[in-house]
Amino acid sequence: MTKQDQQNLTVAQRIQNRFDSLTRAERQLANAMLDNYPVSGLGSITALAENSGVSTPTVARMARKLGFGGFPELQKALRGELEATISNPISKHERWAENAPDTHILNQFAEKVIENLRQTLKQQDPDDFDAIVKVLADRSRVIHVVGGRISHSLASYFYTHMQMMRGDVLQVERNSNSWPHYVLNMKQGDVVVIFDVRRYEHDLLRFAKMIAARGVEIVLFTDQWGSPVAKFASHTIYSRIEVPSAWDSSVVTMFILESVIAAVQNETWEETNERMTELEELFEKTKLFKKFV
Amino acid sequence: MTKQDQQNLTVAQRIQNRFDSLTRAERQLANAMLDNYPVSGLGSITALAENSGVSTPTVARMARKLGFGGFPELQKALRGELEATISNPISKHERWAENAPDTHILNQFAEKVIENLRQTLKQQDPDDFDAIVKVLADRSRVIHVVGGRISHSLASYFYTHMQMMRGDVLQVERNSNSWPHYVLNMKQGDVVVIFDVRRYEHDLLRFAKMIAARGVEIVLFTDQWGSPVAKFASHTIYSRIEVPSAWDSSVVTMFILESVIAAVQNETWEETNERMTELEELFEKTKLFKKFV
DNA sequence: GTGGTTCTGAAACAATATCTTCAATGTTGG
DNA sequence: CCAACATTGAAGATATTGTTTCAGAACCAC
Repeated sequence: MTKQDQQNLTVAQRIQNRFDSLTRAERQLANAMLDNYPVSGLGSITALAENSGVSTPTVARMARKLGFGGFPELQKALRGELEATISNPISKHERWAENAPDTHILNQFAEKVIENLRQTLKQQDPDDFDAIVKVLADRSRVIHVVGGRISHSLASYFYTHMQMMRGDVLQVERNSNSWPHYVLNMKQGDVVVIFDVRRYEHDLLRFAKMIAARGVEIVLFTDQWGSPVAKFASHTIYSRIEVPSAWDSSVVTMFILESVIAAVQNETWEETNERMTELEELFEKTKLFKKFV
Repeated sequence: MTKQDQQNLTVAQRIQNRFDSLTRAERQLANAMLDNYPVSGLGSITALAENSGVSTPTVARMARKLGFGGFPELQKALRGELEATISNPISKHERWAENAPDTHILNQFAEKVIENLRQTLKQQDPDDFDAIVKVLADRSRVIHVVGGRISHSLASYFYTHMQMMRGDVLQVERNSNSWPHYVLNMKQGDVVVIFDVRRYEHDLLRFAKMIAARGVEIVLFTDQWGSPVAKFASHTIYSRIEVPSAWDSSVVTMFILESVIAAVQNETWEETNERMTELEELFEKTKLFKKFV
């Protein structure tokens, strides 16, 4: 891209183009600016810096880096953009990826996923949600997590997070041959979280039947058509999963999952907080992770 | 109209209400402001005065007359209005889970996730997206998938789907001790898909550096702050991941992931279709799955 | 580790923006 | 026409914003 071209870009575009070459503080600032664009950039440099959690020199430097003479010049550009936007009533049609045509898969996908989320939440009974959270937050119960062929990633995600919040969380192996062993360890009052979306797996059904007989509580995450496991489940969450693709989408299920995790975290904050602090220290010690943000 | 009511009006409304009581110079200023509202009022008082053909004291006086403490306060009000106008009506003031109160975590979470999706897509360059799809659809390249502590679930999800579409897809083990062995098998032109969100993992960075030297193409999925791996990546996708929780959200990353998968599927439909049919037959034979829908 | 490099924000400084004062000008009512 | 009052903007005073400098912190390559 030539210098000349650069002149005609919006501030947002310039930020995106150069995002890779921005430093840590600058990225923080860039994100804050894009977050509430363009209004966040219309106040004083001091206000912007404060809201972004960086110093004013950082703001001034980035303005230069983006090709402006200084912050006021950047602001002027923002106002110019705004003027153009506002006086142009065509900016009606909502497009998610603004630079891509409506037919681009990103936009089609976004459209459908949002609709899925909307439908799922409409159908979801919040009391049932809260009940699930309560069960999962109950430290007197052991939690077992199990998933199917596709959904094992979700199960594993859920397991990873639950484990950070509380003890007594176990992941059941994927290989169904070994399931009987796991069943042996489940006792009345335990919770088994099952993930099963279509093509529902026969083994999971048998497994559910087996453990239901032992008096465990089954929490089921399934799709809008409902896994047959629902028959044995105390609580079932149905997510919409259809998208323009040969496969189903796990985005909404992931959403519900994270909501549950966040809610459980709220319920059990003292213990969770403690565990996390401890965990941090352990990771720190093993130097597995590098502090970055 | 009481003083209290006056507080909630827009600047434009205040001007209109009091227009009669404005003096000649003030009316001139008022008209100029309404003319190009609200952009004209967002610059400096000097600029506004000049453009309106009045003096700066006139502007300052009118700001007071309209009930503001001074010109900066009026400006602040303008920015506030703008923010309310501009922010996407879809994500604002809509309750997602209709039966639950706004403050229910489901609604709060939905609000933030939608916003994250919107921001992510806005920042995403569709051409870059298409380029990634093209690379992943290229059957002459071997694909390796690797994830971090939290993101390995995503990596695994991605791997599972890619594997259904094409051969030569390999998942790199989580244990970083064994990575050198994997590196040995990577050759120029191969693609390595890396998942790394904050707390960025040091091992991954070293790994990326190592393989970049071998001439592989790195496709990176990271968060809005950007993993340091981006330095070595040919393509980077930045997702917004902040939610009201102690942990970050993977929903948007999952969304992008699925979009990529869907797009690759489009690109390679003949082969994918064939593989899937064959796969179905295999599963049928092992009776692992029960046909339901 | 270590030495060089880059990044960052506190503080000093410079440049503007905003407000206040006040004299000139206009306006009104007699 | 004139006095009393209202309006206006030039100019200076003040407050705030924006920029530069610089030393310490963080990072990186060895």
